[in-house]
Amino acid sequence: MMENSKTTAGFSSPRSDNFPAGLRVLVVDDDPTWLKILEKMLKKCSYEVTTSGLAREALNLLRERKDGFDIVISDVNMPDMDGFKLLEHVGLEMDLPVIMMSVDGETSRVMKGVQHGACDYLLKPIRMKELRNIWQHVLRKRMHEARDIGNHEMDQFDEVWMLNGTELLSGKKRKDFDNEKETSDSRCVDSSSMKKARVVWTVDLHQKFVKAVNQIGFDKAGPKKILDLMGVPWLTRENVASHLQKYRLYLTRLQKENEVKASFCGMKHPNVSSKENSPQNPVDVCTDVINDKCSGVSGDEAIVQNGKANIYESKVKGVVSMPVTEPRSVVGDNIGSKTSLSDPFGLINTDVKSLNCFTGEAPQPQYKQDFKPRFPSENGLSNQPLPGMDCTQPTCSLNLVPSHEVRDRVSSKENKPSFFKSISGLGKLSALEAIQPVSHQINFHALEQIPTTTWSMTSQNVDQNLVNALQSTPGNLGEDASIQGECFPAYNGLWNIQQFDYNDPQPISGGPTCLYDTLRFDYEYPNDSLEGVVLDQGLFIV
DNA sequence: CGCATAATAT
DNA sequence: AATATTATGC
Repeated sequence: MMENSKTTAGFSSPRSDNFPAGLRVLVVDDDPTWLKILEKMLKKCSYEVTTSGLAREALNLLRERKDGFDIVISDVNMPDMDGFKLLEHVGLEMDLPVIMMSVDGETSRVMKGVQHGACDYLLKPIRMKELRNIWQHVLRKRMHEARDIGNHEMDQFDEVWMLNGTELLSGKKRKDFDNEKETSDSRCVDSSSMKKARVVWTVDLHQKFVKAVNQIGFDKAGPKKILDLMGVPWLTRENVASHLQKYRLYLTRLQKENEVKASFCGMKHPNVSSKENSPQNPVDVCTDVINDKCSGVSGDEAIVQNGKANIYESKVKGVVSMPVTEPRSVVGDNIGSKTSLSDPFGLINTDVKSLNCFTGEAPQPQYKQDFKPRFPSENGLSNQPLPGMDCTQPTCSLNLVPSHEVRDRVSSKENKPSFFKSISGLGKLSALEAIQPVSHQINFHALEQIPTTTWSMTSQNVDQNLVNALQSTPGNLGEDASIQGECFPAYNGLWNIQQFDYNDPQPISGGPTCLYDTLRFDYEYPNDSLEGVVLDQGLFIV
């Protein structure tokens, strides 16, 4: 296994850039035709190919060049030595990943192969598709070895692991590889066993992407340049292109929404951006808008204009980002289960991390629910839909006004070291079915470290839970104070609530950095206009 | 490169 | 079954 890590370096070393390229494959098949074909195909994948028509010969090769191959592909039916035998030897002696192939997919046979440790079973005719991904077996295998040794180098593989989410990641399947014996399922039967390796755009990955884009400049950024800048070896230009497409779309939508929203925020020129003539960078626009987020702030100009200027001039810190895929399922259901003082902002916790990318996001259009969130009340849910929430629109946004008492209470509070409190809640609302279980998470961000609460529930008690959470929050403003902020359905039917203390507009400054670099925004509320803002904005509907 | 749309995933 | 995310072909 020591050797193996070296091997890894072997094929990826010069420029780890083109990782799978140079993968050293040994192909064993007694049929010379197939041998040729496979060789050709594999080479097309820019693998380094060695062929052998005899199992014994292959085995010798393997023994001689102990560290000379990364993976073996072998036919099952061979005159001199059964493919399974070969498989066995390899497994015993060098522990390389072996892919079996044959013309028939007879289950028992496939099973046998797999039971004997084959990492895959391909049916002839074999197509490029299937070969292109074989490198994953190599990585996978090494990953496990690395992990077993506690090897931290393994980190470098993490991202690769994210490939092909389902197939590679699902716990069950993964287990199959841990004990390569026990497997038997259909995954391997299907000739194209390793389905397409779909790239999963994790938060990290996306951040790299965004960084690259920004570095290049939004309008100058094309897939190739981005790819280069990102420096992620296994990513292809197409991957980036696709993501870029989505990204642009996203920004565009966002931009549109914000224009609309802006017009509701007392923005003066609802139509400003429609008469665009100057080329506009959606990032800028959105960032502006978002940062101002209907805070009603002076920044009218800042909001809707074409000025890239203002974005850079304003102290705006927000960066628009796009929702990316959650690595895994969401949130557990024990209150406080995700709480961590050492990680109050959920930077570490995967779940939270993935949620974070939503937090910053604006609503998504696909939304078409007739779902009506309920307004929380003392005794639970009221029957009133959340005021201001118009869910018939693709996007909706809601601003709730705190009760007068609360407002007064708050504003009279002298203990100014008033904190900035931002609460963002995310819940998955299967909108058509308000009864479905949803997960809901609330993150509390404050100057003081306030933990994160997570639970899962049905949409029926979402609001009650929210209320509870708020009430039990250190520094909460009281029962009915929970409601200042915005609530809108966000990407993926998630919804999102943001609350802040209007006492202190000045959010986290340098402090324990609240959220996630690229995903977060800082809201700025001019102190004096606050009251007005709160009042004016209350209950606006988008 | 970028769009439209096919293929997959959840 | 419907929707979201990626891959692909032009």
